Formats: sequence, C-alpha cells, structure tokens
Amino acid sequence: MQGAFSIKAREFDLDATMYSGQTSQPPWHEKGKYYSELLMIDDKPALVTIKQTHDKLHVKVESPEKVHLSEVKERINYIFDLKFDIEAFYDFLYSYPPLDSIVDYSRGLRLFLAKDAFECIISSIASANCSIRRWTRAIGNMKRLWGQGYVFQRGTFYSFPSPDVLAVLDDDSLRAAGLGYRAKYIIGTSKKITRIKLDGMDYDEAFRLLLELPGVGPKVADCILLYGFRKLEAFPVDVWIQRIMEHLFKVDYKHLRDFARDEFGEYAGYVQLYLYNYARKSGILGGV
DNA sequence: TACCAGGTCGTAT
DNA sequence: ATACGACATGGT
Repeated sequence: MQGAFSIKAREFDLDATMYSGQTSQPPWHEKGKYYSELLMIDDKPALVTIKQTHDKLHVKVESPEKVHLSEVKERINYIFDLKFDIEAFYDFLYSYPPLDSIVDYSRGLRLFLAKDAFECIISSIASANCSIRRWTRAIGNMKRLWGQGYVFQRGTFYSFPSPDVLAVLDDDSLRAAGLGYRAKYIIGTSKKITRIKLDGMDYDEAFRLLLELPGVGPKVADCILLYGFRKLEAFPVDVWIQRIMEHLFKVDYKHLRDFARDEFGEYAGYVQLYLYNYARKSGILGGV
C-alpha cells in the first residue's frame, strides 16, 4: 500500500529540528532532504518519508498493509509538535528580556517527539555524558542488532527493540554496540520498565518514578518527560543550560529546574530547547 | 596528549 | 543532604 499527502507546517524548520539533538530518537535517515523512518501505525509497519518545502510538509507512506493516512498525519503532527502555537511562544520570548534575542537563532525549531517512548528512555540514558554523534550511532546499532527489520523499496528499516529483548542481553553485547558503561543501566532499566506506566501521570509523579530507573537522574528524567511524553513544563538542565542560564540569569545550578518552572511555566521545555540551541550555536559562551 | 561529550552512581564527609 | 571521583569510548 502506498499513499501521499501534505501537511501545513508554518514556522517549522524540519532540518533544524531533525538535527537538534533531542533525545527522543536519532535523526531520521536522510537522502537529499528526504527523511525516512519506520513508524508503527495501529501496530502496522509503515515507512514514512517526509520533505519540507516552504510551509508544507510532503509525506509519502509505504506499507505492506493498509494503514489509514489520517493516522499517519496525526502522528507526524504529533512528532514534530506542529499544532503547538509557536508564535504565542515567540511573543512570550519577545516580552521577556534577555530571551528576546534567542528567537532569531532557532526560528522554526520545534519539539522532536518520541515515536516510541521506550526508545526515548534508552536514548536519553545513552546520551548522558556522551556526544550526540556517539549516542545516536549507538541507538542505530541497537536497532540493527536487536530490532525487527522491515524491507521497503527504500531499504530495510528497523524498529527499536522492546524491553524484554534488551533485558536478557549481556553487558558485553551492549558495550559492543557503543553504549560503554551505560550498558548495565540499559539492562537494568529494561528489566524494570515493564512494571512502569507513565501515561496518565502528572509531571511530578512521573519525574519521581523515573528517578528509580538506573541511569536516570534529574536531567535524563526531564528529557524523557519532555521529548518522550510532551510534558512541556520539563526543563532538562545539562552543562549547556547551566552555562547559558548562569550567563543570562545568574541563577545557582541547584535552583535552575525550579526557577525555570516558576518563570516559564508551560513554556519551560521550549525555552530549554531554544536556550540549548542558542548556547551551542551562537558562540556567546566563547567558541566551541 | 589531555580534555570534553545534552550526567549518574557510589562512597565519603 | 552535599561533594567528589570514576566511568566507556570516540572525536579533536
């Protein structure tokens, strides 16, 4: 089955979003501005290929089974958070010096939300103290090694392995995939995760629960909640956020998370996204 | 060669 | 409670 449609996508930069390093998943497979990835639509495998032109997102779908294009559309809208009123967010930033200057650095950047919550949890654990390049490569390795492969015209694509598959792996195999010392955390989390349901929970409840998973500290928990569950009040504090917040607000590291929630509320997650990008790309913190 | 990468954990104060 | 070193491994 094949299909195609387009989505209106104003104030959206697909390339920037795809390569912004959000820990929901690695960037999709790119072939000359066409991005492809395997999505499960009502438990049916579908290869989704997207390309942006101006304010439009062109979507192609290929599947061995019949999938509803409306479901795919809803899924794409969700993954790139296309229904988020980003102009209202910009208005918020413009009215909030010193944040008014960061918009121009990341215009069109949106959340890159998880297509698979478990993949996001493992990606977030893998990203700790690790370069984006390395953890995205490691996740790709895991998919090829232990995920399920589906053959399409564009090639073979793999799902992210399920918790029960990862739970019985040995430490050395995970290390061989490039996870390093985090291998034991991933096995431990895979064993525990089947007993955990985050879907209906509020932010604080889910945060506390996530901290019980091995390899999950406050920063990783917030990444999981923001990129995996769209908890917009989450404010992952990493080294970059620490530096830029100290530079802009002079708030002590320990209070950053609470400060952000109080100050930014439901925009905390997006503020973090834009600050992270700004801190890394602007060079304002000196080189890098 | 050291040092850094979207931090967390275990141990010692 | 808070502070500090260890931790895999690849890139510069």
